[in-house]
Amino acid sequence: MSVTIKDVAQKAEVSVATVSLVVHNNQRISPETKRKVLRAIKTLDYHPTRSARGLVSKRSGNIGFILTDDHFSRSEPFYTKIFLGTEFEAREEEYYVLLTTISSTHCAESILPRFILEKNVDGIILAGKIPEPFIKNLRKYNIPLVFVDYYPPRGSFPVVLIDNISGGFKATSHLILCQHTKIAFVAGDTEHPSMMERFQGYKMALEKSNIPFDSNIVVIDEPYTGRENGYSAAKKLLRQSDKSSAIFAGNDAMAIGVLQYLKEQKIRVPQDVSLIGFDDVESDLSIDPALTTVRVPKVDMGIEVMRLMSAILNNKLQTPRKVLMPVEVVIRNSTCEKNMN
Amino acid sequence: MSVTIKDVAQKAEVSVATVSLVVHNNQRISPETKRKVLRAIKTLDYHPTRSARGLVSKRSGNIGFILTDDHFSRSEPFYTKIFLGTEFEAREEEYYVLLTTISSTHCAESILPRFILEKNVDGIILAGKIPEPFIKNLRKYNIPLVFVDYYPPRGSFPVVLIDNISGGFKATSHLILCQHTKIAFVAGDTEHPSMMERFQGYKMALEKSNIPFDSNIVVIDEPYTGRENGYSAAKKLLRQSDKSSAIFAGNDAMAIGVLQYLKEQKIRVPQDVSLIGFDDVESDLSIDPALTTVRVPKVDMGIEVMRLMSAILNNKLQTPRKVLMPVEVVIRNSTCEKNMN
DNA sequence: TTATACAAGTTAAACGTTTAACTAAAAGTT
DNA sequence: AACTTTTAGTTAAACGTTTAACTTGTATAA
Repeated sequence: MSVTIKDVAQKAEVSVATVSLVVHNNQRISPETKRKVLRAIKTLDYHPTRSARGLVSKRSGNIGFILTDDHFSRSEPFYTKIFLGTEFEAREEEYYVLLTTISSTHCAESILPRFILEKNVDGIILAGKIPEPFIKNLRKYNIPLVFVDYYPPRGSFPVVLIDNISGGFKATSHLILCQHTKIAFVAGDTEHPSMMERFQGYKMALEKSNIPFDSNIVVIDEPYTGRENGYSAAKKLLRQSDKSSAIFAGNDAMAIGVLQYLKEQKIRVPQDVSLIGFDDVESDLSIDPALTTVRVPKVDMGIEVMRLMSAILNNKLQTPRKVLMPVEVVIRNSTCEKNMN
Repeated sequence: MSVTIKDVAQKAEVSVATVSLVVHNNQRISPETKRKVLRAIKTLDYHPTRSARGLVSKRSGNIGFILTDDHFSRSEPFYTKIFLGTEFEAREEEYYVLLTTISSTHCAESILPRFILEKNVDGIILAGKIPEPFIKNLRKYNIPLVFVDYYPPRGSFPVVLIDNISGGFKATSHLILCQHTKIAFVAGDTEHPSMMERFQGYKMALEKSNIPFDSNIVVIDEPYTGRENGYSAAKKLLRQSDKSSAIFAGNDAMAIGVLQYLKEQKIRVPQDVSLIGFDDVESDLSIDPALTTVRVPKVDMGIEVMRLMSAILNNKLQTPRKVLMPVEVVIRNSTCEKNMN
């Protein structure tokens, strides 16, 4: 019932091999024959079947996209946006993306995603923090791996990262430009490279402006980086006798938590305290006041990582490459309006 | 290098057919042989290859998930959440989901998604409003179709829908319980069944409480259902001499637009005007005041539609079934606190 | 002229499964 | 005892491609 390469061969009066060669437009076929075959393909509406193709060519045409379950079920659509970018670019490059999650507590004995075992992906994109044992398990399958928004401590892989240091620097510099000198930093999960890089950028900006670093107005001992943690970090911060006039939160989720606590304490933003976040997760939401933040090009990151992947699959890439995505401060209403150029 | 069914057969000293039968745990194999084969499978860490399997069984193990590009790129993660639900349930049922978009202006001549042509999906889930020509084109391929959050005007398909009428009724009833009698309704895209059903529920609630329907406080001529449209609808509404004390917006996006306009006009919510939305898109966002709305179980819808699909693929479903997802009013701060039971 | 290279295809094996049809032995039936 | 049926497997074809190796004919070189 379904039209196969044989039907095309018959109709075009050539061998199936010829049809296949035409489909892959191999040089060996004369323009004339090519035209004949192409016509047959068109009239019969022939399309090569994925499974058959995959079986012999050992390429599934699929890319795996893996993140941990806690990232997956986060309310902020951070990784979702990256995924959408990847999905979008994959379409351009004629791939499909198979999404799956792994446990954030994945251990050496855990089973791997089915698509790996079934050889149903040509490469794997790993988004966000991935457990080390999982990466170790994966390497046995020697299937190309590309990371996005996380770089594993061991091993050398192509990767797309946020320029967190620069982002932290810019965020802090913006606050400094707003005449602040008592600038608090709030974050969580000190294990996470991103947070620590933002912290580093923060310190660099202070140093550049000769503002002494003050560990009293730094709260980085929150276990995670959610709203609740922002809330409780703000609580800790305000307990200090050493008051700050501006707060740089490691991400928007925490900034929102901070904001909530400030509101409860009748502390006005930005009149009493300025607040800046990071990620621009909620760019299209009505937070009041609209949150100044550092925009991270999430969709573009997804696109970029897929490009890296396809470059690798087509051997266009020799050395593992790192792509640093540029970020910029988006000034809204939770800080003053000054900006660097 | 990769371990195949042959290796297993050799190791277990049986034919490949036997291995295959064991894998599908066919009755014909004695417990003894079965154990032997299973052991070989385990020690070799054998997993059947998707492509090979798909080629002969004509089942790819994939499900297509289609929505229109404008739904895909919406900032509200409505369909994204449905997709995540589907993805989640698919994993349970050992399927993978291939996501793709089609143009909302898809016409008879447009090309179909590649996964259909390449026979790479066993069934297709269609989310949201889908152009009629596309559905028509699809039917030729007689591949199972299931809809979610949209029911095509022609044809009869399994579908998962929001109980919009009940939702509209509940939302309006809530406002009535808050002592409102001048209740405005604001929506857009009168073509869209969901909006019209919510409108219908609105009218039913009014009628039940003997509140006369007043077309002066109904704005449904907005072309689309985004924030901008909510904003401009509110503008139109307030121009009326006939003031309303409560507004029911057809969805949250529009409600947010309405809210923005009200804020600009220094009209306080809920003191001056009560406002209720629909969808609960931004349940975890800090809208100020927090928006009372009708919660739609988006993730559950995704799960449900995938269940329907797998029931169909396994012939567990005879007649096309409609699933109506129940909704409930979530009272927050943009209305009073009264509720029905 | 003969050998050599190249161009344009074809042949046939291979990819890793599933499954209908077959077989041989054991168990039941009459 | 001579059958039929059942059980527990095996054989081999088929699925729809790709691709290495081969063939045939023509152009080029010596």
